[in-house]
Amino acid sequence: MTVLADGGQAAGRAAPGAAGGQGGDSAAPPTIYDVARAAGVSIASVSRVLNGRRNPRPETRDRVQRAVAELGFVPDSAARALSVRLKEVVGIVVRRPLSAGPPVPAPWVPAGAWDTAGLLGYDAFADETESLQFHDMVNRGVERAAQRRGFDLLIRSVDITDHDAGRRVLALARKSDGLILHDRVLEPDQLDQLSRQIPVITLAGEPTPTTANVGSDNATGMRALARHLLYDHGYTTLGYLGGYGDSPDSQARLETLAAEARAAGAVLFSGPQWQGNYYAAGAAVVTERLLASGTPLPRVIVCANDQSALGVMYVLRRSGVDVPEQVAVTGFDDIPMARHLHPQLTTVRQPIGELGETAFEVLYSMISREQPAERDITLPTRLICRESCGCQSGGKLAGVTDLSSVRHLRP
Amino acid sequence: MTVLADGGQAAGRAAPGAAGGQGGDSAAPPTIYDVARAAGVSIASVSRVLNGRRNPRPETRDRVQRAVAELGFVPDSAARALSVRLKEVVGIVVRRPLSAGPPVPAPWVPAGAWDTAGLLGYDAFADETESLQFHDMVNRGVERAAQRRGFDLLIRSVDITDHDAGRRVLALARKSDGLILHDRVLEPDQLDQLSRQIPVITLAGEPTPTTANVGSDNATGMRALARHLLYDHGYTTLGYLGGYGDSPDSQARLETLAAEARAAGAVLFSGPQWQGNYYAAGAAVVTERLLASGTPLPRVIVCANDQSALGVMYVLRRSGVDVPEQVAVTGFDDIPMARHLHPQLTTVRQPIGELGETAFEVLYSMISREQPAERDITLPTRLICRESCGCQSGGKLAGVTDLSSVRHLRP
DNA sequence: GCAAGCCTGGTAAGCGCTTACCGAGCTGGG
DNA sequence: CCCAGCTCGGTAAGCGCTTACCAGGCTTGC
Repeated sequence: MTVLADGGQAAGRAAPGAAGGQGGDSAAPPTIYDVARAAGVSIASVSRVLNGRRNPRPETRDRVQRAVAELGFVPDSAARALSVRLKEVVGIVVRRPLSAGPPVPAPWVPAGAWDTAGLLGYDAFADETESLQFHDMVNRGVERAAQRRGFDLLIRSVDITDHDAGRRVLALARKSDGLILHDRVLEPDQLDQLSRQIPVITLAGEPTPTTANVGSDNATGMRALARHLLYDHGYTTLGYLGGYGDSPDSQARLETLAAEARAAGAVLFSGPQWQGNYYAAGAAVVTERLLASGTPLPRVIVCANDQSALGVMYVLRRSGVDVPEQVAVTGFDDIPMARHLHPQLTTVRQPIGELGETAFEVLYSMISREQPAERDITLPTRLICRESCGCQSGGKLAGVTDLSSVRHLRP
Repeated sequence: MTVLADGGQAAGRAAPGAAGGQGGDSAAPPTIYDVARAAGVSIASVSRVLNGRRNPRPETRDRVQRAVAELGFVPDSAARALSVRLKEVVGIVVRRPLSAGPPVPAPWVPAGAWDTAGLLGYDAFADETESLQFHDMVNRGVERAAQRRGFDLLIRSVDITDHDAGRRVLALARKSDGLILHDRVLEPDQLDQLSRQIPVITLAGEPTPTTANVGSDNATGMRALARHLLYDHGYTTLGYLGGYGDSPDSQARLETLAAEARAAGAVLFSGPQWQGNYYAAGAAVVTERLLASGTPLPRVIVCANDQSALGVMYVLRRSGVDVPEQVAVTGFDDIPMARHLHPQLTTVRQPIGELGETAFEVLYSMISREQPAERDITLPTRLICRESCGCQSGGKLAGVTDLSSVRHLRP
């Protein structure tokens, strides 16, 4: 191996090109022409060997393979993509706050606004939007599955406030064979338009005639959690600290919780005052405001996800409120950090990585137009009882506990 | 807006192609020919308007822009890349354990081996390699910077044990305009070969004649930490729990620590017994073995990074060892989680996101052959004293504390 | 009022690859 | 022994875009 096509027989075709920049002798990567010349065959033969078409004669094959190894040739993806109409790339769009404003003490946001801008920059959680994310774990799952098919992940973030994400997403789409959209990055009409041009998987919400959705069973998980809190613990006042207001997952979780609370005759607080943004910092700010407002806290705060729970617990602890003795807190997702909190977080586990793997597999089947893919996949969730709900360390109360839900398919 | 080229004048050129698959009427995305036809101009004019070349007449421009908006046209990246020789994609390679084996109780690894296989799958940290990573934060920095230039990130992981990563990395290279390599993914000769064909930035180690390196000031940060432990706290026995054996960062940190320990006349343990893998799970296993072996623990365990510190603290706590009273523990990186541990982690802060942004900027300058880029950039680090070293909560001892290092450039 | 330019827009080549098509050389059956 | 039929490799078209080059219509200066 080694050796680039700069030495001997590399004449003929285009010279090294516009090379010669600073810092070493950068040579243009070898092309299929270089290989063909080195092997003494035509480019068609090289291509055939590389793609295993119509097996060429063993001798030809050998010559080509030797030349390929010699030159370290790998086909240029752009050229190949243009020709076969397949880029072997899937785009992933994550929605996150990009503009981390200056640390905000406790800005007052007009009630009722969806505005989550004030929820950034809580000092103790600076940089948090940068790390330990649910998104990252899902993406890792996608990557694992993609790897098996030779695909790579093209990742792009759009700001949560970016309501014209359409343009940015479309640009990504043109660099990919298919798209996976986290949460809710597009308005329905944009989604519809996009999905007519390229396969699209959403990770929250409902499938549309042209998209598929992969999600987890919010209802079953939340129901188990709610019943545990309502009946096993007997809590009668609860608050739901939400994610983005327009997040389908957050909405679904709230709905189930509300139904259960109603059925049990318990009081549930939610709404603008309880509007978080899926981040610890956002939840921390919300909790501070709640505390400052003087309203009595509910007995348990059910958070839309684990990170929010982290923020809530942080502020409560700092304010001298004992968790779970005075106020219990629960999460959703079961990210790795959940079990390292004090008290350990009671939460609902989603198969995070599997969510990503499944999303890729469905997308792949759409891209390759294989079997008609299932368009609505729901992965099971289950309650993970730890300490923050008020249970004994590590133990589980009898009754509702390990409610695994079923894999639910809808054609 | 809206409307695809399926309605009226979309005849002429290639029909929707092989479309018509299951699930909705997928139409091929519009091409520049569709736009040209709709606007009644040639494709050259469309291209010129799109790329702002030789301003066309305002009226022509308008017609084209209207057609573009109408059709929702965005050029196909593969075709564009092939033509302009720029993909607007940077590849990022992360090295991580991909094959998470079954939970291992305490496998015995032959002393002296670099083998880190046994360091996965510590139950309490299952999935940890999937989340909260330093890598992710760096990547986010890269993404931020890339976004400004219209670039996207193509991400691929290679297994730490993959010693023939060359092939996989090269494939990624062909999909990108430049590469950013985390840690040490390639052998020097592979790196050399690769970097001759495409711009490469490493995030650990030394620059080579054909690559640039962006790193942070391990020496200054570790020196401050070491002196704090040695002189402010007066510890005389220390252990260094390393990252991957071949990791330049881990080695550099060890070197500085060793030099300081020697100068202070303290004892430093390190070596195979202390070989971790940058993950909490790995560090946990190492710590358990250490405990099991009966060797007395040093007064302080200095970890190669924060995640390792997390693993060490977890095991110590479970074994009834008080941190920091009996054994102090420190990290490196200052990931967001560090301040949420109990006790809060004393560590050395690296400007993680900035590392990524800088890496991209340097890479970009190489890609666009601008100004000769600096080839060796070292970002400052500083000691963050919290509790796990033995300091009072939140306080800082007098003396060595906030040693900011300088931005150090080497031509 | 006419020619020298300038500006504009079209035509076509080419980026590096895949593959349909074709022709040459072999094999083997009649 | 001859030709049908097959195998193998080369030639060339084309993927969707950018851009060099060119031609035609205007402007403009004398």
